[in-house]
Amino acid sequence: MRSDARDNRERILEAAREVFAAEGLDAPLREIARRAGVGPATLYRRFPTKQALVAEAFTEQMYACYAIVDDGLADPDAWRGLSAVVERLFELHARDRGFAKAFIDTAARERGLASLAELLRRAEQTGKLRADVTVDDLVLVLLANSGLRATSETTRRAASRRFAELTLRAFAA
Amino acid sequence: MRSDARDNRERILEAAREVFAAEGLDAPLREIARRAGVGPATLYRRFPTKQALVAEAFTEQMYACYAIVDDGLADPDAWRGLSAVVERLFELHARDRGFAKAFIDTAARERGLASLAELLRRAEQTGKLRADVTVDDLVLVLLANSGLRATSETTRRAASRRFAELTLRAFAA
DNA sequence: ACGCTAACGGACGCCCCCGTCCACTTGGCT
DNA sequence: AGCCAAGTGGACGGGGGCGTCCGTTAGCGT
Repeated sequence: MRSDARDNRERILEAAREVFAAEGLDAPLREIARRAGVGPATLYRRFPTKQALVAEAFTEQMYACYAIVDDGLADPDAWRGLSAVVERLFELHARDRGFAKAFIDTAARERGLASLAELLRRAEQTGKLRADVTVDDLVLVLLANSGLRATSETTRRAASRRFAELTLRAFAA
Repeated sequence: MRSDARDNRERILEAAREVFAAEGLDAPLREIARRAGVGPATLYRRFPTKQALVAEAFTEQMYACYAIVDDGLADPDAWRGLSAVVERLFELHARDRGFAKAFIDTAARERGLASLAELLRRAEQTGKLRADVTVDDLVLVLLANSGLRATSETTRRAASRRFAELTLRAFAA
């Protein structure tokens, strides 16, 4: 790949992250191209489908999510670890509308949720997590959280924080 | 108003309810017109703005909601009443995507939530509802519930039912 | 320095939705 | 039965997003 092509590719991904975060995944691809300073054709050549662009744009955020879950697993107090995971995932999703949807979609598709299941299992063993809470419940509340639309990002983040609180109450034994 | 005009108006509202329920409020107005067997102009003449159509189409459902809340208030056990309200509102919103959004929008705008506040107050007095649960929390979970998109309506309703369960746990003292 | 080819992006045609206009139809009153 | 205004809907122009084509530009290897 030529150097200018590589530059453009990087600029497109950066623009995509910005636009997807602000407007969600439904944002027009041309706005991303415009913001990246490239023509539509360049974007379409580099990323034939919207899903390809989304996947590339959010790999970093995905790793951030994995890191959050790993942090939770590393906590000797599994319930506290789970609480932190919920709070941080909610926060991340509230900040980035597009990523929230992308995460839910991939989370539902692939079962890279093994780590989450493990965390739940450990938290249950501490007796602080209800025994009937499943990974599906976690996906459910994440989905619900991503549905919290609001006028301003500030409002949305506040709502998300409160929702995380309520969620943990519902999960607690 | 002429009789045929009245007929058309009714058919438009019926079609709107169907389409809004199935596809949400973002459905194209022309599909409603087509399903009602009228031209676009007729729809636009009768309902100049989409909001006017939405408001008319959902008055019945709105009254159903009021009835649900009134039923809850009528229950001598305020906590049981509140539980029923949550479950039934969630169910109603899961069944009708469009109405869920319309309800949230109007619920946030007008404060016809006085009855809900009263129900919460009574439930708190029974000691079964946490003292810090507010009407805003109810709106929050309703909003979250309306964000539960899913492929099939069946799946969505199941998710909604489970979500109502989790919500009541979070609310319980 | 030069040419070759990868890469670019403006422009095109397509589709869908919107809101409105106007020539035609039809209900209802006399 | 006949008139006429209320009512209708097909058709139009505008706007926006999509995906692609192709003439032009510019990186890079020689």
